[in-house]
Amino acid sequence: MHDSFEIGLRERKKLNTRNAIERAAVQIVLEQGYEAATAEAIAKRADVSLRTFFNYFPSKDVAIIGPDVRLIEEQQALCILEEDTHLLKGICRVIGACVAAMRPASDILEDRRRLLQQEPRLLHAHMTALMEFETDLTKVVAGFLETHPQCRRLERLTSVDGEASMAVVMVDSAIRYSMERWSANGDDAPSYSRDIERTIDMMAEMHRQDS
Amino acid sequence: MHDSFEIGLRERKKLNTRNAIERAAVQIVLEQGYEAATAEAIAKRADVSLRTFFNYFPSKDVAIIGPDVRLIEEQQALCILEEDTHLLKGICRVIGACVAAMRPASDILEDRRRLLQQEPRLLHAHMTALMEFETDLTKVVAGFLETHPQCRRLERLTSVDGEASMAVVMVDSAIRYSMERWSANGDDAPSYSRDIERTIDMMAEMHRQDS
DNA sequence: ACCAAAGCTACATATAATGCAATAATGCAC
DNA sequence: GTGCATTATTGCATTATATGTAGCTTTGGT
Repeated sequence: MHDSFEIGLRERKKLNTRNAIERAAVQIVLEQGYEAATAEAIAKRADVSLRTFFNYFPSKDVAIIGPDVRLIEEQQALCILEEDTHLLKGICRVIGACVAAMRPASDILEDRRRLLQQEPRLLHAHMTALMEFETDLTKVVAGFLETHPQCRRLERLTSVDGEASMAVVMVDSAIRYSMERWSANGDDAPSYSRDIERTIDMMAEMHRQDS
Repeated sequence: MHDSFEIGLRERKKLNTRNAIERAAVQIVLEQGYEAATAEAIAKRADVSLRTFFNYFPSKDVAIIGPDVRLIEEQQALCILEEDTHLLKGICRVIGACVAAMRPASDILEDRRRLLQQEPRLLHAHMTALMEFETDLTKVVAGFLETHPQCRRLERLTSVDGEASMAVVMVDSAIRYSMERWSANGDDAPSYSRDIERTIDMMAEMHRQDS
């Protein structure tokens, strides 16, 4: 029996292939623009068949920009939510933890950030790719609210699911706004979750001031 | 010279064709599901060539679900914003006015609502189709804030553009949430803008309660 | 070394989307 | 209403995305 840390040759190769494809996709867009990045070109550069390309990614855009972010252990997410009395910011921190837990191919991460500035039309694909993640996140938040009724904010207005869904949508809009600002301003993204929390504060401020 | 109400035969035919295509698209999805709704099938049912189909719509999904909502006269939008001290709700009302100003093909509107319940994957295409509209709306809001500094909420936190963009994103998230609830609950959508305003209130409540 | 499971590839196919050139319908001046 | 300019529609060709299938290769375990 092996350590759970050790993964077999097969898994390692798969990971390599995946990274190679993502790297190829990102590089081609950066070097030659979005138009040049056909599925065939990406597959060729990554040295796989076109069919293998689509075995790894459900669509071309996902390979180019889809963030490979998965929800962390539910237990861990619940801990983060518990230690924060601010539900929305707790969700921000969970997302921050998920981003931090992404597999290490950080060079791709950095390239993707530049990509979003260079080709804003990819913003949309990026958000789309986050939708499955959002669904899972909403479930966890709903579970959290179920067992922590004192953390609910709208008991009398909607169901647990509704409240969880609303909280996630709100954080999501903060993310969208932040990302749009990043690409608009050409800012270096300092801290994903920090920035989003700031946006949340601004949104709260806007609600508060709005009579 | 003609009344501006009268439009020539050519324009009328174009409108008919457009409606026929949308109707065909929606009907096929409702009757046979999304899979069956190929571009070819839609074109055939609408009695146009495949090429004409793509002359009218930039993509299949837009024909199926794309709301044909355009920004109303800027002047009118500004009036609505002025008569409401609540910026976010003002924006909701502008959107309501835009929806109300859509061309009359109301049977398609109603079918589209059922479509979103039956095929939630179209929600995404629907939101996408709203993006251009959002861009225009943001510009109008930015112009409004420029000339009405007393209506700003975040003067010291961000630029006019940033504030306008944030306000629109916030309303947009309320729309998204409302639509998701509609399809989740199978509710009849009572009033587009009323419902969204209620969601805005709930979001404000969540911010407020969130310590 | 062998076998079973999983991955990769080539090939065929369906659909989406666009460019182009020929044709048809419309609007308009007369 | 005749003729001409404009615009819409169409058929055809072409490129790209995406998926199913069947055969071959690699890997993991014994």
